[in-house]
Amino acid sequence: MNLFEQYPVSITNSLSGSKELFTPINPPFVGLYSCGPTVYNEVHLGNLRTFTAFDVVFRYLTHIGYKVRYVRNITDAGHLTNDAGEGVDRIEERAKLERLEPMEVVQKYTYGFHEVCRIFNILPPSVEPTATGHIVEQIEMVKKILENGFAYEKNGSVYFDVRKFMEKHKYGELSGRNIDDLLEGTRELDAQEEKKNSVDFAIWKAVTPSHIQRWPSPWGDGIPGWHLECSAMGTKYLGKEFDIHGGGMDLKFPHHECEIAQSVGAYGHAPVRYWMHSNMLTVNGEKMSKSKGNSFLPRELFAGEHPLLDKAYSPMSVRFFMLQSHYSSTLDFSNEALGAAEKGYRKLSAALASIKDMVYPTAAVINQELKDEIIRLTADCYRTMSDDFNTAKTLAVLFEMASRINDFKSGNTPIGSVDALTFEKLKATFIGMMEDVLGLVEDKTTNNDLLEGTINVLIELRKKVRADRNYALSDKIRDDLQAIGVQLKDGKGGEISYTIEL
RNA sequence: GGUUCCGUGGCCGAGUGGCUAGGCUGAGCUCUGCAAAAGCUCCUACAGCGGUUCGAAUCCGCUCGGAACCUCCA
Repeated sequence: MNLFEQYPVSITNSLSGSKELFTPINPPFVGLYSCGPTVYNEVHLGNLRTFTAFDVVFRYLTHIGYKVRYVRNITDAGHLTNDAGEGVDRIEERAKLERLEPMEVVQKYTYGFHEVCRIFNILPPSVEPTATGHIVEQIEMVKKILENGFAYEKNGSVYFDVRKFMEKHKYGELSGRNIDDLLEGTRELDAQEEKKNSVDFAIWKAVTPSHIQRWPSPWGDGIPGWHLECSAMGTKYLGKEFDIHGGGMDLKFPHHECEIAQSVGAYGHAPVRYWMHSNMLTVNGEKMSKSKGNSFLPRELFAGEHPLLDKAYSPMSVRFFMLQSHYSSTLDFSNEALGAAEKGYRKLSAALASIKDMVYPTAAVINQELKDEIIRLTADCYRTMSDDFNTAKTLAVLFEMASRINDFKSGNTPIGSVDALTFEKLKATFIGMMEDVLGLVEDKTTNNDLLEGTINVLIELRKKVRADRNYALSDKIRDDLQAIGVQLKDGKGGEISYTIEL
């Protein structure tokens, strides 16, 4: 029996607003799409929260046996600063600012994004398509929409005709928007406006020859509309209908609403079964965003170089911090919260290191109560993750497991008081949940053989003087090491371990 | 103005009708030569006011407060 059959997944579907049992179109295959970054500048921590959320979705679905094809795009063309069409092209704008070619901008920030993902242990998706690599597909889609009568051309641009679309289909279902009100409220279009209605949106946008990023099309040189790329690439790699589409809450309208309309306009049916939206990272209760100027960059975090940060925080502490709340809730970013997360994460990380080294000895007297508890905890991990990817609850379970692991480590409880099967289940589940599902690997504070060797020399020395009951000297060794960030810990059997805290 | 969401103990943050979430902080105890780590115990809250119910943080209404989207943002 597959894990996904044993622990059926439920997902809060933005379309219905309620939690639904997840049934893939073609099990065990799952098509997952999430909106990636527009690579016109550095990603900040708010962006990262969303990527982390869907990274965990990808990891968990894979972990429980689904064959997931995860598509996350790179937007490297067509993203204007507003929909109306008079907006500035983000990438062109940045290129002018940095005196680079647009593709240099794209390259620079794409690499930067990948580097940040690596640092935060966000897995690469199965396919990472770019808008510039799929101009042909996007043009084909525009053609289809035009053929079906849901778009019109004006001065070399093509706009999606929302009002026409609404004669046959619904628009605004995802975001719960009443478009009649929108149409009413914004009737006044200025004379320059090419759109028939303000709710119409560009699916192909004409640009002037001075625009470096531009492609030929049946309607003249231009760029694809921003909303279109996700529809075109999602369709190409996942099909005309696929299972899950995710993204940040702020993309729900208009971006995702437009995606739905385009796909329906082109193929006659809705593209996605389950829509998932991750909530915003906030600072003092307000959304973290570039335009508000309250965003934090990953490198500022690691260096502790930000006016609002007391110190540096490790990538895994931050990942843990994000996973401690549910993806659908806002999460407030602060020094206090981050500091608490760092300590909590260290505790789990230490338990992870401990259990990795543990081997089952011979069975002793079996403690049935403990055995039952451990079995329950291992199942709880899956139950909570299958319950709409509740990482916060799962971490709570992992903390309970960590306490049992520490009992084993300290010798409070002999490992043999549970049977070998139970112990192996605890070990596999804890490691699997931490590393594979949540992506919380051990913080690599030490990967230096020389340092490790040197500390071990001092540890051996301290063991000797302790055996000689020369506590003055043994304390000095410990205190001096602690002063530079190396904490020695005396075990019960006389063994000494250490942790490095910078 | 329209649409939607939220308000949980010192702090962060789960929780969708009945069972102590969890983490951090603080206090105490155990272990330890002393520490550290670890284990255990304690501090038991749901913005306010009404209502439904045998029973509500959880459902409904109102009030107050905060936020997001409606213009680019994950």
